[in-house]
Amino acid sequence: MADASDRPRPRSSSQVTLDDVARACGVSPITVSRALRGARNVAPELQARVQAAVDQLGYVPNVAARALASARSSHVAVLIPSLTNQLFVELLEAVQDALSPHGFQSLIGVTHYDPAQEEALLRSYLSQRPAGVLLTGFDRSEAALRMLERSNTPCVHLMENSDAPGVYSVGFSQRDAGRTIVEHLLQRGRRRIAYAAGQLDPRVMMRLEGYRDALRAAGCHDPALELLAPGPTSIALGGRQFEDLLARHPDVDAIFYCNDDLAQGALLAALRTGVPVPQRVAIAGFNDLGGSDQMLPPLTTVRTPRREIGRRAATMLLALMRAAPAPERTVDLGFDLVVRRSS
Amino acid sequence: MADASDRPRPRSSSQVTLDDVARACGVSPITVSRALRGARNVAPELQARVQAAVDQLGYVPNVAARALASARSSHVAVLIPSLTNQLFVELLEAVQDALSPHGFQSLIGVTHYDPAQEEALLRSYLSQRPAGVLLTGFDRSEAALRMLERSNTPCVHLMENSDAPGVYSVGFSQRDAGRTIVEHLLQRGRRRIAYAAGQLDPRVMMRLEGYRDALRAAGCHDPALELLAPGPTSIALGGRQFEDLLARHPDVDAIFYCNDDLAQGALLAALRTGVPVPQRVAIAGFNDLGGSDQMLPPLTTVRTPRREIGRRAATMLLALMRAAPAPERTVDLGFDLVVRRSS
DNA sequence: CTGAAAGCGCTTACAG
DNA sequence: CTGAAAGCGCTTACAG
Repeated sequence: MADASDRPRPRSSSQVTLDDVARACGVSPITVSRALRGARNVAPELQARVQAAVDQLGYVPNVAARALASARSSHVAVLIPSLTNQLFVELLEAVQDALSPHGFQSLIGVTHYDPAQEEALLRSYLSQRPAGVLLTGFDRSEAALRMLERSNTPCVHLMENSDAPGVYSVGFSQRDAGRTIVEHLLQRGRRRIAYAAGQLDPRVMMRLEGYRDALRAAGCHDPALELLAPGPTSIALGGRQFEDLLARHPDVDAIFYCNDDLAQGALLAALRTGVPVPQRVAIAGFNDLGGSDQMLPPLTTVRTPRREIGRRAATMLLALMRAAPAPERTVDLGFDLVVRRSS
Repeated sequence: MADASDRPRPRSSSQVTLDDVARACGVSPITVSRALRGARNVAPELQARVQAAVDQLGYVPNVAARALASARSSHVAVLIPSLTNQLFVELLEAVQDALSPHGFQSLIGVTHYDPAQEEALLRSYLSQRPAGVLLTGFDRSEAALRMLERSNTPCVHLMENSDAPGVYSVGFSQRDAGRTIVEHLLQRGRRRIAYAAGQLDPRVMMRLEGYRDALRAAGCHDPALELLAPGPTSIALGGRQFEDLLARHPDVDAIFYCNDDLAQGALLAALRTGVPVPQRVAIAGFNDLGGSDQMLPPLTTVRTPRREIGRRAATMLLALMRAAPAPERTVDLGFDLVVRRSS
């Protein structure tokens, strides 16, 4: 099987180079280079002549040469845990929409929620000397931290905030969001409130802390109602967790799921097994993903500002990449409680 | 705001280079280069010495320099229409899983189903001289085709097949799949079968052709039952299409949706409005996405082999990239009819 | 198994 | 507004 370094190619590619364009125009390569980069100090007539030659020859600049000569890259490495959670797809889209008008391309890395994989990706992406890095959260290896530090690459963190010095981040308080939705359930008169979770990343665990905060304050925290499943979340898992919870704790009167896919599965399982929602048990989710407003009953959840997070983080990184002082180190974008009929 | 070409950096980066490592080891740079690439002809003792120096200095190879010197790249450009459809996320994961063990990284481009955007992405990615390209389907601009041709970059097409000479592809027959599911509905005794679609890409239109094939053969094709919505699919759209169709054509007895998210929305709308499925109307989807088996009733659909497509296409590209003759030009992976209780 | 020379295709910094 | 020289950090091809 081929490997990235396997195949010998002719020393001199048959590709069209800057020199070919220059020769075609009868000017020096450097002038072509300037014309191509839209330098202000090139005669308009020459500009047009160069463009014509480029089109005619089908010249495509070699970015490796450009990057090497200029010590500048148009890549931004974006490391996210998953593409399976719609949340991160939307985050990513917002990032790319903000970055690409400025000529930056995203190198997307999926860590699968694993610091070791993240470290490997970072090592590999850093070797491309990206102009900047976007990371999800703060849970990473010491080695990754050191590489980042040593590389001196501008970096912004997504989804959570930190008050550590020199750390840039755009996010919201996962813990507050967890507390808020549980307080809503308490206000509705629920007392036996369960937390059902999968994909136990640090943010899911912070939501758990918020859940505990609210229940302890109300004097009805019961650790037996915390259902933490390792592995990925899914609609099917949510259904199983729903049935488990009701079987083992028949008095449960509300379930807060760490992600909407689980909660959607619970709603479908309730329908299937004839458990009335919210009468017998209230259901709440997290993130307000696609379809949650279409469920039966529509799902109460927390809407998280992932598009805005992507946009703002990209803007912040853009400032750092041009070595401008970022206006703020930490942006808290908050969240919205969305009360629908499942609670 | 910063642009990719804005910020001046010191001519000589303060980064650790090959030369630094060589000096630290007391050997020549070329030897370090060989040791790093795992060349067979380096003394084991030296190998270890180099590795130690690399670790100690925190050396990270500069891929731009490597790419320029070797005229070889470890990038593969992967152009897909969307990350919102779970289908393409799974396709992408399979591609990356197959490519990364061989040292290739994916440059992911999202075309938003737009040949103009695809052309722009291709232009930009080709300037990185990728080792290979993976494209979705065959619907692209003349200019894109020319660029690809001229670049001489190995290329494999995903999702559909073509018998054009020199074209590599891995997919299945969208038309046959459409025909198959409609034949199933016919066999169940349905006669007034609608096709409801969104995101009218070429594959959705080929499914439509399959739908027509089956209905014409059965003598019950009615163009009035083709509901083609421009714009993205969603659970909410599926629900609206369901209500529309039943209001305008009360005799409709089955609906084939071009994608499972639409069909899931239909199932939820049926539940909401009290329309019995499949008694009053059968529902079928396409792709067998997450949650379809959890619906009420579970959704009849077509399971498409996207992970296998990604894996096989990557394998084929790997062969082409090492200039090996690919075993086959065209791989048809078929599909599975999945009959559940909605039909 | 190791090295000296040349070059990949650009851009920088300096002139004019 | 345009150009000659040097160099970015690596690898290739050729020796020994």
